Amino acid sequence: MAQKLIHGVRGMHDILPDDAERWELFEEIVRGWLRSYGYRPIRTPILEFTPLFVRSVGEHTDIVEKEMYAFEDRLNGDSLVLRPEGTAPCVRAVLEHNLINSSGPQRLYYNGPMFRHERPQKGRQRQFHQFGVEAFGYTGPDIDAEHIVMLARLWRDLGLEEDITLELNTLGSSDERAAHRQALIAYFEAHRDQLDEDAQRRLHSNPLRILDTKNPAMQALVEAAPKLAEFLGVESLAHFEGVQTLLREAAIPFRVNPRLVRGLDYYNRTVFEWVTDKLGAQATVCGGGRYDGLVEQLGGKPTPACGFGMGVERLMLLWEVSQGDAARSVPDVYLVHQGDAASRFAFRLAEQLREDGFAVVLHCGGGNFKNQMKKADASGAAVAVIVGDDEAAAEEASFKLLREGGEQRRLPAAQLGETLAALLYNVEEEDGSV
RNA sequence: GCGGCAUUAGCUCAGUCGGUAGAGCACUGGAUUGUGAUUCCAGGUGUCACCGGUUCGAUCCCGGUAUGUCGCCCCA
Repeated sequence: MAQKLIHGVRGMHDILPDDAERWELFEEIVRGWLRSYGYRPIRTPILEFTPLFVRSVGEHTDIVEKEMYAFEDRLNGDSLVLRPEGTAPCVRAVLEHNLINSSGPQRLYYNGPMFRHERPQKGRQRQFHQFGVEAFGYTGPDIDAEHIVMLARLWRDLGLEEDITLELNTLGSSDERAAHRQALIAYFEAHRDQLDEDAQRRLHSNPLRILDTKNPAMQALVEAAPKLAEFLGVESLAHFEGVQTLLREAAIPFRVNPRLVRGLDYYNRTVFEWVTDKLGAQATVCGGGRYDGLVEQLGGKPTPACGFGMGVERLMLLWEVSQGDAARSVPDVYLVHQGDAASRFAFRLAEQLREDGFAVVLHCGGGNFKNQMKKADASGAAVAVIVGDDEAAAEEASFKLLREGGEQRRLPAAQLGETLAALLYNVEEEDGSV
């Protein structure tokens, strides 16, 4: 009696072999790129205590208010959450293990799943994956610019530079933000009658977001609101100018977008997003900026910090298009065999060929030669090695090239590796390996 | 979380103005009992997403659920 199928959780997708191979290739490219800038990996758990994100991301952000997978551990009552982002866990780990004090400034990266309970769409899932970079202990605009410049290089390496554009803004220091925020609240309160429902709700929780409204009736009001630029001090202006100068000298095009705010509270000074018009409503493929106050806020010594996260699913959607069909990984050899003695011989022969450096799929599960040859062809292997009981008795093997013409040949098993290496790779090394 | 659209074979999709299902590819067997890809022949290709309602009868009409998708919100 067939059991009813249990399906996967909404918004949490399986990545099947065709895609997973593409992901692994992508991850290799990204890791090589990160190494070339001196970033080192860090891995943190997927579960954290809930207050970590409430204190860092911000109590009144969408993430904390309505998107966190938070639950009580029924065994001990702990309040836990599936991490919605990677920066806070990274900061926690760095503090907990005292990395900055013991080893100085840190350039770190991570890669893994994040969880947000949103309504799924293309390019937006409840479990999604991010590569993230965090740099701790660097004060100047050079590290901000390094992040942006290295990302521009990655887009070039991936062939995505035509699809992605850079938006840049500064949020000033926390004091300047606070002053601006007070002015904004005062301004909007004076015009409370013109605010829509959404703006009323955000008036005291997140007034910056009101500036993002798409409500046409509020455009004039928003246009005349106090500008953050009016509250920026000399140092903040100089920092922002420093970032822009480095970008111009690196020939990175960007657009300053004064409405670029970011949805997490910990950002200050430089913020940026790389956006695309190829993914519908999910425009942002990478976002980040400076968060100088976060380390102290989470209990460390004041430490400047800067970082970004990029969405692997969204980048893969863009990359697939520019990639075309990626070559699937295929074995060199598919080993066909029939008969008891031949099967045992083939089992040993497969190991011998792997010892020589070949990727070998040994046929399992019986079937006649015709059947096995079909599977050999479908596997994509370059060559089928064929063993029957008569070959086994003579310690020999037959082989047939599957991707080009040519007769089947039979030879002593000891010579097989060397012969195949010469045929498949046009190389012949002393020991016959490849 | 709100609104629109969609769900038919393993895959990509037709279709029935309510009368119990189609194409291509893939798959299986045979022509070939030790030989793939090519050719020929024969074929499963399915509770037409799930649950309920209307009806003599529902893949089709209606309601709900699940999932996807588009927009809003937000973000990666």
